Amino acid sequence: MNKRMKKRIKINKLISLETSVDEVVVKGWVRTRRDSKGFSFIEVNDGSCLKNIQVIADNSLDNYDEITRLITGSAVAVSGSLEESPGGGQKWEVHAKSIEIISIAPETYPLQKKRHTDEFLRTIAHLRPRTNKYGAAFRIRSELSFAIHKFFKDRGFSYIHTPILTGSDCEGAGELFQVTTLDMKNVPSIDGNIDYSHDFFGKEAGLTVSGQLSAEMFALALGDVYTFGPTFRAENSNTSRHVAEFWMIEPEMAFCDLEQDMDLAEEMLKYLAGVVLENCAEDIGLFAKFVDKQLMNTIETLLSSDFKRITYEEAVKILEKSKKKFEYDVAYGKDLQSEHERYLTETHFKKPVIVYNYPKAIKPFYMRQNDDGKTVAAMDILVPRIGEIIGGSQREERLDVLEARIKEMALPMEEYWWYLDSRRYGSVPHSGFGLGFERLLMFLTGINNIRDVIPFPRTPKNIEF
RNA sequence: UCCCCAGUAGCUCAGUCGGCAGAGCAGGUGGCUGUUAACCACCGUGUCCGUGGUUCGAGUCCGCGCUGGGGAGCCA
Repeated sequence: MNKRMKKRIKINKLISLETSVDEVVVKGWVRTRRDSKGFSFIEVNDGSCLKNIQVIADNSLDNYDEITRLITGSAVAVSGSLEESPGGGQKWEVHAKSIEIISIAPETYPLQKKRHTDEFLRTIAHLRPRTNKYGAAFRIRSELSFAIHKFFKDRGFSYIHTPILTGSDCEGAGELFQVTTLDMKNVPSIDGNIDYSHDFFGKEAGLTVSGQLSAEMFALALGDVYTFGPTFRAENSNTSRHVAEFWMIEPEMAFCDLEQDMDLAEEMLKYLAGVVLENCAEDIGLFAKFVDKQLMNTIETLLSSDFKRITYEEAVKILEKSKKKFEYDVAYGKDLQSEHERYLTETHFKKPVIVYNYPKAIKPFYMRQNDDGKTVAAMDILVPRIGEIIGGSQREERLDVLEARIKEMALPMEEYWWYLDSRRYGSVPHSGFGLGFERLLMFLTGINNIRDVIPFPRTPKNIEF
């Protein structure tokens, strides 16, 4: 019969206690150890918070020899009393009555107590959550995920699980990863083309690039819905803002126009920023201190200012009048470049900017055409440092206009039969947007590479871990 | 995919004009100390990314490739 494992108290609870405690059990990993005359200071972290607990190991402990061999990365279970610390730097410390060494990390443990570069840590992505910075980032990621669900729940939205496997390329938001069970060494063919009738689904299949079209069907049934799940893009993008697998939040609202869409997006960003400041103060503090000195300022600005809303046409005029030399020229009808977007939000307005009513030629088929005949009810939210963080639109609810648009863009009409059905039966004005979860995390932490806010990033030529 | 930059010890980096491969940190040993990026002394560490070339001689110069980073495009 196994002995019952001792129940531990997590360090975040422990350090917030008001009074000393005779008996506590702390389990975690050694961050560093400092020897003193007759005893040793051990810094233990268990991932529940940024702070370590300082453990005092007296040389009267029967395994003290072994304790002095504990190096960074080793795992321990400490039983002892919680006492006020006479030293500066921490309120509490644990005076160990016994220390069980669960495992000793050899000196090959790659993490040191000094600072490592993000590039190096990316090569040991399986160990990097054990560092202060990444531990903080992933605690914030978790908190933010929860807050997103709460935001929508509080507002009466239903959470929809849209499919990850998709049957056709009609989503049009990017290159699809193909999914197949065909034997790649012996692909069946017909008239020189691959015969997908032998494939698992009997036709070409891929991983979703967006849950939007599915979410629209549910918005037209349940009213206000959202999705929050993984999204896949097989683009050969090599930037600090793109990964092949990322998480996206896509609300979709019935009886909602573009203005209300923008209202919700703005409210949501402010809510999430508030949650992070409130619930992750200590972890955010690390980023404000070591990663981005402007972080608090940026978040405060987001919280306190009304987002500047301008039309695409106004944006182009501002950029033309700016006299700034851009690498790419600004012209009506051309999409805004990263440098243009950043100029608007970072230099001109110095706060989040919503650009809306884009020329229809540069936007997808499903966006609602405006009465001017040349623009669509689209909106992008631009924030400092990141650029585009949200893209959304009012959807085209008029069947004839939508069909004409599909024809105009030479898309396969028959693939959209079910999508068009929603406009055939009880169609109503509706709107939605997509928020890139990782980009939100970058914005709220100051982390400047998207590969560092997702546990195991997938990018071209990189699927390790 | 395009443009630019980089690759030297476990990590971070220096390496002059082409002439014997270096430091700090981490690790080990000893000392000191209610310490806290602890401190002091000593010790070990190399496919200089790979490959081909120029040269008496290449970490250093040239070509090609690989990997990483920054920027651009695609977008979230």
